[in-house]
Amino acid sequence: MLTPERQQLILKTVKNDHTSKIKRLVEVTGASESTIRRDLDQMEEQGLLRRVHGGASLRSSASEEPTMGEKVTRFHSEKQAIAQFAASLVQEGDCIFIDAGSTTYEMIPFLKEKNIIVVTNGLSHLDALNTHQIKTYVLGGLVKHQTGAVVGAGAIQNLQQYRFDQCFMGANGVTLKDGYTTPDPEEAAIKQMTLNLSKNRYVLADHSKFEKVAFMKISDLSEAEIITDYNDASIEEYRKKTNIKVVTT
Amino acid sequence: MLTPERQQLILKTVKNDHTSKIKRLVEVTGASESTIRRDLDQMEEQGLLRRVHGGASLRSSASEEPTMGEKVTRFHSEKQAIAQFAASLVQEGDCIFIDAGSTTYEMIPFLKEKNIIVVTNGLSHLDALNTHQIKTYVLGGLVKHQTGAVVGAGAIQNLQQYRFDQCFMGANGVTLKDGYTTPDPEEAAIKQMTLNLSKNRYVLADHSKFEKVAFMKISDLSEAEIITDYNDASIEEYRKKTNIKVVTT
DNA sequence: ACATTTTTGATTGTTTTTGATTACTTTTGA
DNA sequence: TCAAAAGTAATCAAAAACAATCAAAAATGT
Repeated sequence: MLTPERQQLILKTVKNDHTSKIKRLVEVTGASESTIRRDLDQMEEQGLLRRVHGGASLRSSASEEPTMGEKVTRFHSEKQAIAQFAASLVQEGDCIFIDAGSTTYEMIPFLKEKNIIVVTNGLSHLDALNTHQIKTYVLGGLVKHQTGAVVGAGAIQNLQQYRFDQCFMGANGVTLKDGYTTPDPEEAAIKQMTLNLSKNRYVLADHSKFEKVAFMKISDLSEAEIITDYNDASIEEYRKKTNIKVVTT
Repeated sequence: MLTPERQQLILKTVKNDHTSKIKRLVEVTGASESTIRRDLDQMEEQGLLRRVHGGASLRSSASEEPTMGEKVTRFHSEKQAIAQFAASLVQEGDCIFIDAGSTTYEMIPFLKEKNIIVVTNGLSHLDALNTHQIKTYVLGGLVKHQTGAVVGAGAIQNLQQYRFDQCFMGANGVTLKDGYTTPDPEEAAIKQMTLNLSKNRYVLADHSKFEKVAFMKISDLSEAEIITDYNDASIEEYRKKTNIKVVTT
């Protein structure tokens, strides 16, 4: 059984059980305890579930998860540098899409006083867009409370009313082989549709996203240009597939 | 049984019993007394319940809304009473619309743990809907930063995809002659459309809204029922036009 | 086809959780 | 007020779960 397939199954089981023991997940998947543990650790990292002693549970119930606050502080200055460059690409009068996510969030202060229209599915962006007086449209649809993103079939339908000069996307994984990936199928669908609707397409990805793969493929590398602080030698391989801007902090 | 599952069960039992003895919790969970004690200590630490000699009880009303992000609104307790009654009208499984506004905002805590779907155009409602774990759809469209409402042609179009069992609206003015009124034409349009799409229609209006007229007419009185704390003698005139529930604080 | 990397499952010793037991504190009511 | 009863806190050993490690197996690239 392939890793993503197994992890899907784990997620499904945990969602169904509300909380599952490792033993049970071993039974269901046929993998060893070690493998399940590794999967659960990965999946917790991605925020898909909550690890508890003896198994895993959904991230929803009792305790608080600072999903956003946590990510904002990780590699904050790198993200800011990436965001600043991204914002510099926005022209007066542009209509742009800003994806939900912590890196794209950082763009907002740099967009101040530009005469632009922003469309976003990131609810946590709205406050910042407000304080910086930016004309904003919010995507309609199901609110995914964990990440503060708008998703779902309605959102995709709503999205199709727009056309963008530029779009700025996040991604949890970037590899040569699998292109851009993200953990959530619903969010992946939004990102795909957005790419289709945009003239210029940028993925903002800090170094921690490279050589990582998440569940859902968004698109091939060639579908968007990359803005990153990843400065490994291997970046040259990526350059063969698409334009890359490496910013320094 | 895993820790979070057990603690969930404890919480449920305590909520049900209002106060539960340790003995009972031991029976219910099948864990030992020591374990229950440790759980209760933890859960008290988290503010989920109150430890008492011999068991545990619910934290009195304090636990309902300890969040700090709350704006101080005028006539807060009146609005809360109105909102509480309004929330009591919501049935399990309903799909409801909650209008942007301070009175409708107060409904959210009272909807906790109902299995419902909420659609809203009030961006400031989203945080509260999140903390109370309510399945939420947000309307798409132009963000009116002043009021935190979603408006515009796109929003109206988006709105038409939905049908509601109930809708709960705000209004800035309520009079016999001009019906329900509000200052903003864009918001008025949203309200009108929402009324068209809902089976049961309620306007939440505290006493300060009566005998006032705002710029845009939303609809005649008869188009919705009123929930208010306005207890003037003249209320009888209003009753001739529509159903009115007067709550007392 | 071969070398290299990645993934996997078993094994190790360590940590966490648990329930029993102990002695101690609060409540109750005669 | 005092003593019995009920409840609690502290401790400890067993059990369960864990992280770390390593070698075999699988996948990958040359």
